[in-house]
Formats: sequence, structure tokens, C-alpha cells
Amino acid sequence: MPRLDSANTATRPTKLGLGFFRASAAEVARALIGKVLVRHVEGVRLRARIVETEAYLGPQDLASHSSRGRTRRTETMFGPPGRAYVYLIYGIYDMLNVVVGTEGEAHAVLIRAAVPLDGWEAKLTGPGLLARGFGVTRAENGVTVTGKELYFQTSPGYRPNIAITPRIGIEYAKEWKDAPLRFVDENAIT
DNA sequence: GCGTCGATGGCA
DNA sequence: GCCATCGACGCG
Repeated sequence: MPRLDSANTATRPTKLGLGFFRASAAEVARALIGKVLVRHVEGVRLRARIVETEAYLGPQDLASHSSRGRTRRTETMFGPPGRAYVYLIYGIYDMLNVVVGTEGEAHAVLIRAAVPLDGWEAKLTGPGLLARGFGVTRAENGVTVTGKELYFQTSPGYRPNIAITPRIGIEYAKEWKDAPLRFVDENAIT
């Protein structure tokens, strides 16, 4: 009797490759719910299951930084997918995003919250705290998210219960403020 | 429990 | 003069 492949892959997390990030921002944002963010830094491995994301589209999306055009800050967004777009907000917090879609499109997914794994104690209940908890700062702007220090994994056997809502903190974005581009895992307590 | 507000810096 | 935020504070 042959061993079932699905039984194999169902027990071991696999790393998400570049292809995963070539889809639309909404698709990637939704697909990242329940996946695991992994960070290797200074000999330590940090892992957390993603429970909240938001999709930011190209220049037409008034909530997206790309709507202000290609500038020094947004340069990474307009680059190839599969890289981290990290910027400072309110002078205090760094935000971790992943560039997705195709190069030049400037679509990105904001990682907003996660649940720490492996006994790691951390508060990752918002984008500012998440980046801080993972030690991600603007120094990581432009690094690949399919490398050794920062990457995503599947979470075999985990089934998120996904809710879709408007994005947070973008009241200024006119007709885009109500766009259903925020994805939340209802299994998690937020 | 909820609303309000200050911190703090890069950006257009 | 804005912010893709957070936590502290004041209510009652």
C-alpha cells in the first residue's frame, strides 16, 4: 500500500514560494490568513499564525501609498513581488507589508495581526506590535520574504474561519474606505 | 467598557 | 499638516 502524499504534506509545514505572491492583493491577503510567518534573527526562530491582513491595491486605491505615485518611500511597492515593504507610521511604528501581483503594479498586503507559536510570548495584535514583535524595521524594507530570515509557511490542518470587512484607519480614502479588503480569522480572539 | 488624545518622524 | 497605531487616561 503506497503512502499517501497528502498524509505526508499535511503534517509538515512547507515554505511559500514566489508564485504564491504573484496573485492579486485580495487573493494573497485572504490566502495568508492561517499561514505562518517565520523570522530567523540572531539565532532565534520566531513563528506566528497570521489572523489579520489587508489588501492594498495600485495607484487607483486611495488608501494605498501607491496612489501618491512612485516616490522614495514607495519604491519597494513598485518593485517585484515577494519582497517586504516596510515603512514608518506615526513616527513610532513600523508596518510589515508584502509586495504582491506583478512588478510595477504596486499591490501589497499588510500583515496586521498574528498569534505567536512554539511557546513564544508576544503581543502581535496589531500591525505596529506585530512588526515590533518580529523585530522588523525599515532596515528590512526590500528584503525577500522567500529567503532564510523572513518567510511564510503553510499551516497543515488548520482551517481559518475568514471574515471580510473594510480596512482600518483609512477614513480619508473616499469611495475606497468601504472596500472589502480586510481579512480576519474569526477563530482568533481580537 | 468606551471615547479621546498625545507621542513622534518621515513624507508630500 | 497629514498619517495603513498604540496605550494611557478620564469618565461614572
